[in-house]
Parts: sequence; C-alpha cells; structure tokens
Amino acid sequence: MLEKTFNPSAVESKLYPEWEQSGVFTPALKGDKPNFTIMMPPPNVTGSLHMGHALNHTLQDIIVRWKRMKGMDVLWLPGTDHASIATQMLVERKLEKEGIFRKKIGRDEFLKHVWKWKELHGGAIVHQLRRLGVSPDWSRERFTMDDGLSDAVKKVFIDLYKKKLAFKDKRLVNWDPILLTAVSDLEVNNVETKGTMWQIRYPMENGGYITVATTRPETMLGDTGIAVHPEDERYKDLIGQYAILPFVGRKIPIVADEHSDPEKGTGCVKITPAHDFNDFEVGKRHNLPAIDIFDERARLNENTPEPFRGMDRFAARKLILEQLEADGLLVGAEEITHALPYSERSEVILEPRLTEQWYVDAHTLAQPAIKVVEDGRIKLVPENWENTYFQWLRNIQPWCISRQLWWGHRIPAWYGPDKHVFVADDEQEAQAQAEKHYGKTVTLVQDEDVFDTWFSAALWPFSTLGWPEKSVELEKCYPGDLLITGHDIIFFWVVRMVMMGMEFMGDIPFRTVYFTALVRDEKGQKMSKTKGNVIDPLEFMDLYGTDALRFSLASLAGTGRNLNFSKSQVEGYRNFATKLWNAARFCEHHQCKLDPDFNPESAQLAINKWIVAEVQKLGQDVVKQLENYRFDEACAALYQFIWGQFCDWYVEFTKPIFFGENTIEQTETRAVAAWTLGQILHLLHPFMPFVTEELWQDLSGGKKLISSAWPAYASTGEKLYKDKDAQEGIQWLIKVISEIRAVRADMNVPASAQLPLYYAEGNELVSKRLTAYGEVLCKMARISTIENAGAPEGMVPVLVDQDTFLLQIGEVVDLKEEKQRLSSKLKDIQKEILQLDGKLKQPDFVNKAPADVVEKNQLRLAEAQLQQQKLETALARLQSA
RNA sequence: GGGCGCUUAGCUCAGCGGGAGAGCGCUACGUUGACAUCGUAGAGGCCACUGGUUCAAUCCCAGUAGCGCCCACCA
Repeated sequence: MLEKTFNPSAVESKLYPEWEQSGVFTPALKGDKPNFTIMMPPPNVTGSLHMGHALNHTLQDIIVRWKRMKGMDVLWLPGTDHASIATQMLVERKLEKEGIFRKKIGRDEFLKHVWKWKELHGGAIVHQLRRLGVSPDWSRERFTMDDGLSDAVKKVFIDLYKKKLAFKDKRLVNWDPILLTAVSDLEVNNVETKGTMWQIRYPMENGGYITVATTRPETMLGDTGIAVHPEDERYKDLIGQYAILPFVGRKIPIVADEHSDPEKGTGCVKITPAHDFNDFEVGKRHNLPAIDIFDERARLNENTPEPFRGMDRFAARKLILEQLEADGLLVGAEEITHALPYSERSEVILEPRLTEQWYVDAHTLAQPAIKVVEDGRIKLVPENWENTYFQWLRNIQPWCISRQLWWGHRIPAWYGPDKHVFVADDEQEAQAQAEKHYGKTVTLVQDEDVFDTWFSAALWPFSTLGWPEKSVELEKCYPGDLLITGHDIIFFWVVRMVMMGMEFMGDIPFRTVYFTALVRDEKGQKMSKTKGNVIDPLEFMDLYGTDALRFSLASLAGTGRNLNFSKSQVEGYRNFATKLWNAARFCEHHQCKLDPDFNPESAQLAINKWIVAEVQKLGQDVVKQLENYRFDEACAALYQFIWGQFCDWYVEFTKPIFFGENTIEQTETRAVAAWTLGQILHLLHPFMPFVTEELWQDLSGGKKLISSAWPAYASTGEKLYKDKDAQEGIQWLIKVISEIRAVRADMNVPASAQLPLYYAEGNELVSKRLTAYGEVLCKMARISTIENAGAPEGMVPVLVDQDTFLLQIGEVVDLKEEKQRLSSKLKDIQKEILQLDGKLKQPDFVNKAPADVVEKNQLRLAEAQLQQQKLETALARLQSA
C-alpha cells in the first residue's frame, strides 16, 4: 500500500543505501557488453555541494542511469581533487586559530595535519553527492593524491622533461604576496578599479626633464630605462641620452620602442623590467637590467634606498608621491579606471615577479588538441564553445606548473651544489644521476615546490584507470564517452585533459564534452557569499525532495550559458512528483497490477489503444532529446505527458470503466493502466530516481527499477504502434469535452448542473463516436443525456470541427451574454478568413509556396468558413428568439 | 581592442522560415470516490528597434540600442 503522500526524505534515505549496496553502480567490465564511460569532474576535497555541482551531477546521473537501463556496462568514476591552494589555506587558517603555525612546524608536520584533516572532513562533499541520488561506482573512487595517481603525475613530468616539454625558466609570473606562490594566468581576476595616473618628471643627465606617466609610482625604484616611440618627433633627440632616476640616482637610458604609444600619457614610458610584463619584454629588447625591488610579501627590498626599504608597496607609493610633490617632480594626476589583477584565491592584488619556475610547453601540446576538435573526433556541446576552445589554444602561453606550496605533488627534481637539476623518480635515482654527472657523491636538495593542481587533474581520464600500469579499466574505458562540466573550467581542465590524453595515451580522453550553464539566482546574478544570494541545494532537497531539485535543474538545462534558478520552479516540480504519486495511488486503488505476459498492443478499447500509442511516442521523444543532450526538452515532454495526458485525460477516461460493471473492460484497462504507469516510471527514472523507484517497487512487487530494462520501443527509428481510429477518436473526444466545458464556463453555468446535449446533424462518424464515448463524455462534461435529435429553442451551440452540438443550459439563457460570446467568436473567425483568403489570392503564394503549405491554408480557410456559417446561423436564431 | 551570447506573456525560459508556446504567478468558479502540493475555465505578447532577403520573417542577413560573459590590454 502506498502512503497517502510521498515522503521524499524517508524514501531517499531508504533507497540510496539499497542501490549502493546492491552493486548496480559497479560495472562488470567483462565480456562483450557495450560499455559507457564517464569521468566525474572531481570536486575539491574542501568543497561543499553547491548548485553547480548539483546541476552537472544531475545531468551526468541522468545519462548514466539511462545508459545503464539500456543495458550498457557503465563506468562512472567518482573522486575528489586535492586542491592544493584551497586546502592548504583552509588547514593553515584552522591551525593558526589553534596557535600552530605552518612555518614553525615545518613541511612534514604540516602535511600530517592536512592529511588528518582530509581523512576527517574531506569526505563531506562525497556524502552530499549521495543525497543527490547519483550513481557512480563508489568502489572506484579516486583522490588525486592517491599513490597510483601520484605515480602517474611523476611519470608524466619526467617524460615531459625528457622530451624537453617541461623546463625550468626565469620569467615574470603573477605572484601572490599573501599566499607566497606563483599563480597561473587563469587564476587572475582582472577587476575594473578607480585609480590615478600620475605624471612624474625625471631630470635628464644633460639638463632638463623628461615626464613619464604611471599608475604605480613605487615601481620607479626599479626603473632601468625610459621608452619613447621611434617615430615620436617630440622625443627623437632624447633617444640614447640618459635620465637620472630620482631617489636612486641611477642613470637610465632613453630607448626607442614600439611599445610606447605616443597617444597615451606623455608618450614616455618608464621601464621596470622586473615588475611589469610589457616592460620585461622591452627590457629584453634593449638589454636593460631587471632589478627586483620587492620581497615575497611585496615589501620594498634591499635594492631600494632608505627610507623606502622594508615598506609595504602601497605605503611606499604614498611616501614616494609626497616626496616627489615636495621636490616639484610630480606634475600631474588624472583619475582613471583601469583593471587590476587580483588573485582569485586570496583576493589580493598580484605582483608581477621575476622568479624561476617550472613550465610546460603548452604550445606544442596544444597542436594535437586543436586538431581533434577540428576533425570532430571530440564534439563540444553546445557547438559554439569550439570558437572559445580554438582561440585560447591557438594563443596559448607556456603553462607555469610549479607552486610554492606544500600540499600537493612535490616536484621530483633534485639540485646539486651547483644547482644542476636531476629529474628522477626518487632520490635514489637522482643520486645515481648525480654521481654520474659529478663523478662523486654529492648532497642533493629536492625542489621545495609542488605541481599546480590542474597538472594532476589533467591526467584524470587515465590516471584514475591505473595508468601507467596496464589494466582492464584502461583497456575498456579509455577513451571515455562523455564529460559533463561547467564551462568555467574549459581552459583549466578540459583542454589540458585533451593535451595530456593525446600526448600520453595517443588518443582523445572523451568523445563528447557537454558544457553546463552557470547557475545564477532568479535575477540572473552570480551567486556569491558576499551578495548573500547563494542557494544551498541541500536546503532544497530537504524542503522539496531530491527529485524535485533534479527535475528543476534538468528542466533549466537548455542551450544558454546561464541558468537562472528560482524557488517556485522547484516547488512546481515537487507538486509534479506528488501528482505522479497520486496517479499511482489511483491505479493501486483500482487493482491495476502488472501482468508480464500482457501485450499492450492487444488492447481493444480506444482509450487503451490511445494511451499505449501516446506513451510510445513519448518514449521516442525522450530518447531523441537525450541523444541531443536537450535535458530541458526531455523534461518538458515527460511533464506534459504525465500531467497533461495521463493524469488529466487517461485516468479520467478509466473512471466510468472502473466504476462500471463490465469486467472484461475492467481487466483490460487495469492491465493497460498498470503497464502505462510502468512505462512512465521507466522513462522518468533517470530524472526522478527516487519517486519512480519507490512506485515501481510497489507496482512490480519489489523489482528494482534502477536495474530494469529501458523500453525497447523508446529508441529512435523503432516503429511505433498506431491505431488511427482510436487516436483520432480520442482526440475528438478531448476536443468536445473541452469545448463544452468552455461554453459552460462562459455562460456561468454552475459546475454541478447536469445538462442535456443535442446533436441532429446526422454525421455518421459523430454518431458512432457519441455512442462509443457517450458515457465518459457525459461524466467529464457534466452532460445528463445525449439526444440524437433536433434541438428545442434557445439552445447554446457548441462548435467542434464541422459539427454543431446544442447545449441546453436551463430555463434562463442570458441572451446578451450569449450574443457577445458568439459575436466575439465570429469576429476572430472573420479575421482569420480575411488573412487566409488574402494569402490564397496572391498568385505568388499559390505558385511559389510548397503545395502542402498551400493545401493546409486552403483547408484552414474552408474550416473557418464553415465555422463562420454555423456561428451566423446560431446568431440569427438568437436574434429571432 | 578581440570573441561569444542574450533581448518572446508579470517572472523564468522554450520555439527559430508558413496557424505566437510552457512552467510559475494572476483572475473567476469549484462539482465524484488519485491528488486543494488539486480541478475547470480565463486574462495577458507591435516575439528590443531599423532596414534587407523571401510569395511568406519572432525565426535568415545587415545595422542600431540595451544587457551579460570570456580573452587581451591599459605606462
């Protein structure tokens, strides 16, 4: 017996462990069953479930459940990412609160704390994912710092190093002065900020001044040149001369460089090679030294004079400006807005800093990655992401993979006393290399840094399958079939997986990438903690059930880049689950039981033939939409069918039968209703796994829906069952009932009144249908009797197709009301006739438009004219009454 | 500066060459025995603007305006 109402949380907490323990999530990877592989984008271990996770895991689970029901051997491999910066920050802060400081306790001790934290709290997100009802193979769960995955990282780096695709280089990086590490270009947020452009005079060696413009006066202490445009007439004479740098007294040359834009500022650019990306390039071109004036915390260092030495960069800026002002060297200040580079993690302004880091030659690796998308071997969905993908890869810069952090994969590089580098699997091997190199034993020091988290994430499609060892998983599941992820990590992750897959597996990591939209609030704003508009998916699951949340997200997963999430939608889909639940209760109440031997296509009654055909149509539609990743359309089809067809009409059609006496009809209808409900549950299961599983177990006597077979007819191209008479008959019936209801409402007939209906036009088909469907028509349209006879005076016409029915609405027909109703109907019809007639009278239309379009218009015109005639007749009768 | 996208009912969004759609919200009315987390009916739209292509444009093309995102740059 089904409970009176669906209780999502009780059902969820009961079913999920049942599924997980049954082993259905784990693929056999044996025999020749076709398999399907999808890798879960590993969430950060520090993460907690947000709407973005909820969206992309829901979509993954829909595909996975569907493929599994189709009989495929599905590997959905889950896991988490060690997220070096985020995790290190989190644990470090936590420890600081306890009075424990990272630098004090040292690397090994600190890492012990991180691992401990990871064991205790790292699983949070994985448990929250379970609440979403997702069905990955938890037995194969991976963590990016597992031994096997760490081996893969090492091997990849060593190989890249041997191929000279990984190398050490000294260049400018974006330096985070709070986290004390380099970050990649992608981790920089450029934020529009108000600032000031100052103009500063530098005295010339030979007298006079040159005026430069800058937004960062403090960097002048590191200036080693001034650039002017080679064709700028104003400064031509100065090229080759020297200016004297205030405070420092350094002689700096005036050089000619295209970088200088005569239109901007004063046309003279101060060059600080160590602290500006453009200046670095200019410096290289003119052999200007790069003088580093900051320490790791962006304080002025020993290369700067007193009183600035040791000051913070912003304090120094203030003091320098004051001094310049006092010295009469500050000659202008202009308010401007410019974009400043903020660190994504620490939200501090980044400092370009000259350091030695490890880089990967991304340009070389990018070429095959470009090709496989060009060739269509990897399909991006929606397709327009290709532009973004190509644009970035074609302009790719070397990828800085080292981070000055402790938590992560430590770089397997050792240095000899003379800084000679030995890249090796372990210290022993490095020693061996060193001995060969030096001819004696030396003390080696391992690189202090770890790899960028994305470096290990890039290997996820094969490192998780056991690579570099050979394994069944690797054999069967690479390349994968699908990746579903947010478009915000296309560069961070997707392109890098393709690059690494091509380089190390010689093959693509996946065939299709589906990019999800970004979840925003109902006003389209980005969710952020500071705005306070973050929606917690767990809260919605508690309130409305997981199924409702999943269905909402899938319904909203259209083709757009944003997905505006609103509460009322979830509520609506909670109601949808309730609706289904109640329909199932109705079936149960009327003893609709599944009969495995029953062939639905053998049904005799029109309503049964009709619903069988309709549900099959639905199945094909759902599959078509799923194949195109149109989750929204699949949801719409399911919702419309279940509520708008099955509940609104079919269930109502069965009532006269269930409350009647005909046991033969009852038997058939019970079987068809049960079968149809079963089909609905199958088709809906990937989207709403819990309510469907619960109902199916009830309907089927304990069978599991998650491991049931997907309906055979529901594959595109399969021939569908059809019964034309039944289809058309039921469609007609629905039209008649709707029309009568509309007239009744229009005429303010009390809902409880049972009215007689007259039909006297003698259309044989109509008479036949009235006989066949009379009972249900009466019940649903509140008709007392159907008279196959002429109508008494003063009746209200009901027009359906070419036929007029007359409805007797009681003693008093409000003539005025009725006249108005008919007149406005007539007006609509006349307008339509005018339009159609005009169109059909144009020779160009008749000659040039396709024949079927012309014919359709002619038919519509004929129908409209007939309706017009009927309406006019009815109105005339009204006038005479 | 380069690229991508959006503008359709009060709200959130589908549709994308031949009759303007859905959900939510709103209004009126509620009858039997699945369901008030419901039922029935209804109101509500120059499909941003201007041109062009076409027999036909919400849909294709060009431009304009507004909004959003990504990338690069800003001494």
